[in-house]
Amino acid sequence: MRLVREHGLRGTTARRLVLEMLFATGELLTAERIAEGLAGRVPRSDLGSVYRNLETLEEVGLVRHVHLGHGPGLYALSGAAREYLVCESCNRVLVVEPASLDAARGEISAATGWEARFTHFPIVGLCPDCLADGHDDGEERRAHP
Amino acid sequence: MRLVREHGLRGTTARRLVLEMLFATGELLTAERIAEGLAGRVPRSDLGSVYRNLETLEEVGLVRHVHLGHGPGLYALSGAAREYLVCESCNRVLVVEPASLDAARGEISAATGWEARFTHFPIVGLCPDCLADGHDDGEERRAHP
DNA sequence: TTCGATGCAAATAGTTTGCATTCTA
DNA sequence: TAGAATGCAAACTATTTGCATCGAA
Repeated sequence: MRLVREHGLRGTTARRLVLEMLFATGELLTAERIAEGLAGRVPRSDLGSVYRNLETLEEVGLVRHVHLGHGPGLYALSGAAREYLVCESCNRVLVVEPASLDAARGEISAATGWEARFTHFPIVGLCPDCLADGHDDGEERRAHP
Repeated sequence: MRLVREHGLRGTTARRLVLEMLFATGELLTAERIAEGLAGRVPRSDLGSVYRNLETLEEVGLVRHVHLGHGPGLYALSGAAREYLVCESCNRVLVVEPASLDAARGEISAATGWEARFTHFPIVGLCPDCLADGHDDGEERRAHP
């Protein structure tokens, strides 16, 4: 809460509980799950307010979110940076330290001049299991005859 | 239309016009823009039917789509495979040949065992201009002190 | 003439917003 | 007690779906 106030924000119950849930769970929660967790503890849980709080907390740098494929955004405390890979076939998620993708980042930069970040949008592709099983999602490989 | 019929689909006016628009434009149209383009040419344009047609045409491999960040999906004829990069700061899009990212793909594979594909979801990061301008979107770099 | 395709409208998921009320600093 | 935050409902964007009708094979 100090942290929150230091950023000029008010330390409200709802706000505190959002942060507590993120802290307790450790990683990647949907706004909806957070709102559910708030039910009963605050006067009433409100998904709209949860979104507002997540946005505000993200603006001041306490929270971040990722989009893993379709579906709702996933929120976490913005502690250590992480990068993500999602399997197009089985939707498995791999969480890695940014440093482990630095070589790849270097190659992307060498090829295009762009600096890739897989913190907000992941690398999408096939995990080792689906690769081995030939678990193509039946849509992507066709273009590469 | 032969192509369409060869896949067991009926060659309807709406279907033909969807393909014609994609062909005429060459790249990346939203379903909505396609529906607009159909207005007046078919009895009436219907966004729902456009989505149904795009889905059907994608199933048989004539069409593909990409998600570039937020916003609507973007459709194209599934000609030559392409991969995409999107700038988080200015939303610029870079379209590249898959081969040019093979070295990066190799590094990702070496680091994680996953095979990355940037055909359906792009690489998200910063373009050279925004990198140079320090045009951070004010949200991503903070986590990496 | 049959079954796939269409148009229309309503439903859905995820997220945002307007507004009156409540609560923190 | 001023202004930020909340709860509620309604709006919004992107997409899907149900259903009666239409049209291609």
